[in-house]
Amino acid sequence: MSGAVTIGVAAKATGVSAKMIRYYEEIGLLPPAGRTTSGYRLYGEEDLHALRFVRRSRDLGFSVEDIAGLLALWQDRSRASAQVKALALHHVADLRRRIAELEAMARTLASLADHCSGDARPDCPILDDLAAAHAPAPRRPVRARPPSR
Amino acid sequence: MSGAVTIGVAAKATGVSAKMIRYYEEIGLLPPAGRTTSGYRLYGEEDLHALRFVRRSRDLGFSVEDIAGLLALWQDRSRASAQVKALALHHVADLRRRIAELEAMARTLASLADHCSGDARPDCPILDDLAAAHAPAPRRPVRARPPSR
DNA sequence: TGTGGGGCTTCCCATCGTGGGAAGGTCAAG
DNA sequence: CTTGACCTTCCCACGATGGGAAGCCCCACA
Repeated sequence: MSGAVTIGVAAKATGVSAKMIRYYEEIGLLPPAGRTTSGYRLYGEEDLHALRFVRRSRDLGFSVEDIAGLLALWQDRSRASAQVKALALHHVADLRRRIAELEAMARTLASLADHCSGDARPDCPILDDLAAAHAPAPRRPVRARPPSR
Repeated sequence: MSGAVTIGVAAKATGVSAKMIRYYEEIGLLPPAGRTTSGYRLYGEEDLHALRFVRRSRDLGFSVEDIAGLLALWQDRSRASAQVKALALHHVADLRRRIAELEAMARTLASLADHCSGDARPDCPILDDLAAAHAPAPRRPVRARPPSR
């Protein structure tokens, strides 16, 4: 019964920033929120629930596009669970692929570091390796670091 | 003694796209290339070497910012290998942190999927979990997918 | 010598998810 | 009524990359 809340309260309650809530609405991931007469957005329990759903999905690494699909499935009470499972497993495979890539990098770099004396002398197999002529091949770029915070 | 080459040739020789070569120059990662009288950029052996260095570093997941540091160390013949090693190990730790995050996501999602019948029935623990009220906590955002290609 | 096609230049735009901040309206407590 | 916290929209930025347009330049071939 507690009426609807404004965007700041919704943000605190769901862990989705006000900025992102507006963004999700703008791109159509969420339906336009209700408004007060003066234009403030209002969120009811159901809206908060959807926001938490989105947030949790992001935490599990789903893209916004994926989440649109998940939300649709969530709201379709007659969909087969197979659909959801397929989406989830596809995402797991995606995660595992990225993990394997990062692991390959980490292994290579760790073994290079292992062969580096790490003292005051200038010789360093790490730089030597970087400087060596490696076969240029079409690159699938790898995000160096996910933008922090 | 084969003279310097144009950007397209350099791109093919190093695996760094012409677009990116210009970008690296623009942001100051690489010094401005020489030019023909008509304005074409020219790259000599040393430049190609540096480009390969950058490329290899990107392949190992270093950010452009990191690479600036690596390049500086590479060109400083008197630096201590300890400096390089520290940078490398820091990056390895970074990679391992990201791997752990992705693994946590993959594990959670895989176990949810494991409990989902994946048939024509609508009940699905995956959606149930997503929809459950999870404690909202400040999020360190996680890139859903590294941009492909 | 002329022409065509491919390479080069710069400049702008898009991506994806997020935050920062300005300029201005609104609301409630003092 | 004032103050300060909130809300609104709008624009800009990030990082690394690709796409594409408009306009030169250069070489090979007829």
